[in-house]
Amino acid sequence: MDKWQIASALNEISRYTELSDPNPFRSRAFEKAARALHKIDVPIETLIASGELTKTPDIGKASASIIEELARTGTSKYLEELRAQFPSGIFELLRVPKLGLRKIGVLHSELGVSNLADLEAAAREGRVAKLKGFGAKTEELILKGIKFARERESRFLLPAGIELAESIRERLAGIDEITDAEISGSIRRRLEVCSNVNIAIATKSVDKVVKAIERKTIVEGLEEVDSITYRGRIDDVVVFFHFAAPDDFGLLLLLTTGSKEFVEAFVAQCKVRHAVNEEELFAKCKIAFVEPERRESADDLKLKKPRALVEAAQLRGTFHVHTTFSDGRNTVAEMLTAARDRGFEYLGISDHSETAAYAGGLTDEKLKLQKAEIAREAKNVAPMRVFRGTEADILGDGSIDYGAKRLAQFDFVIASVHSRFQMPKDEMTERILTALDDPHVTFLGHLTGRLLLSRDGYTMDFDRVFERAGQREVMIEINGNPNRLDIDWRNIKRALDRGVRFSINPDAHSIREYNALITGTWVARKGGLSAKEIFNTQPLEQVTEWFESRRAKWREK
DNA sequence: GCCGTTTTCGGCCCGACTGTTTTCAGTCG
Repeated sequence: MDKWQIASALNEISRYTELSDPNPFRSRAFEKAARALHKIDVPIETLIASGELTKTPDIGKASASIIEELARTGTSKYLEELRAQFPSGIFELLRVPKLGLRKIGVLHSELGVSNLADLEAAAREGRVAKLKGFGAKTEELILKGIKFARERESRFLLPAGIELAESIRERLAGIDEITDAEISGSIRRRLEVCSNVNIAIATKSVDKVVKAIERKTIVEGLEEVDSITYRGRIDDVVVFFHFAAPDDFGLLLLLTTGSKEFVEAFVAQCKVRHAVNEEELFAKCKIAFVEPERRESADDLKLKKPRALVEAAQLRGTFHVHTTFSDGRNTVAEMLTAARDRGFEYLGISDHSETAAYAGGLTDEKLKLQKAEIAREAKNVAPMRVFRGTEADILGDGSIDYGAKRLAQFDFVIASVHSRFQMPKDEMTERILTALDDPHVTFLGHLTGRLLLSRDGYTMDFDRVFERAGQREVMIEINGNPNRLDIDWRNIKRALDRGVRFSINPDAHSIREYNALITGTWVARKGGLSAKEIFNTQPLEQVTEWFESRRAKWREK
């Protein structure tokens, strides 16, 4: 096992411990040990061999022996015992809002609850309200939460959908009778949350292909919907296969890609049916090609010359990157090297600010260390330029964490809300407007704080916020984290019309999460943005100039 | 479970919110 796998095993132990141990610090200790592993930069075997594992901060005797066992045998007796003690689906209960591990532990030990169905039965029979620490309101909240979790059960985030659809397409590749197969539906439109998988297949023999899909058991329970559509399942996800003759594949792809509104407008406008691909179909219809991402409404159909949408390859750098100094999993050096290897001209590091203590927000002392480390490591990745910023909390009153004097040390500031999410709309609007008025602020981070499929964002008057961001020349981040995708693409045009510029940021907490730049770019494309409206498509020179002109502005004040 | 120039016990990062155990515990970020 490598250090990442060991760390994830320790995290699992931490979760089980939180379920079963009344002492909250024991579970946190395992979590800290896992995080400590992330930070070590010598090979784990070396550390074990030298017996210096326990010299690593936050790794004591107990964790060290578990780590050694995992590294040696790939398993841990203690973890296996814990796994045997609880039903496999216990952590699924976390999908119910307001249910944490502690409460789940009580529900399991007192009522034998091990899944959503058990919990629902117990709540309906009033058994939950009788438990110590629970009451009638909590029981009601749980029933509501179960409904919330169920509604989202068969829905999934875009990256998971793409992965599943690609794997199906790969397995179809071996079927001779298929001349072409493409992912269509909402996944092709890059919608942030999907509820099914659609594959368009060109073939002269539907029967033979269907038999082959059955034989290869690509999906479960394959059944006919109509003569050109079949449906099956992979786990909870419904998979549709759509068939057409190769000569009609263009139309099939268009029809099954959707959206409904776009398709209806298209077929009303164009009667052509035969086309081997979409390009040919659009050409025959004399309609300018509309990128799949832009097919949510009929508007783009009318454009004579659609805008060139931004592409991920046009990004020359990015901002909003965390390191192990706050809650990131990779060190400054690792984050910088990975960015350089992506061919970036510049990178902006932004760890959390002091108030975000839960995320390891940086105190003055840690800021000093971070500054020195960034300066040291930046030399190794030259000529890539490293900017040092912060993701500073927007406090309850709209002021920015650290305050003017300390904010002055940064090249840029991403201002984000991380607390008091349920503020009334008017108050939240004023809070964010106040934040935008602070001249140190360069970017507004994750606009609504939403977590797709698990938490709605906080509310605000978007138009007033966009108006102010435009006036103050504060850029709105397109947070590309697939769980966030925030700002919502549906609001991009409103912001753009008020003079807002955008930056596609990954909110990366690890090297891997630089991939969020791809999902972020899809959001920008769905919002209809081209490269010129995206700050980080600009060359280093212009980016540097912009930061300096901003600094000059607040120095005047 | 981890830690320690208060070193083998007692504290651990914290603030807001909510419901409930009416003085605090669980959850969230």
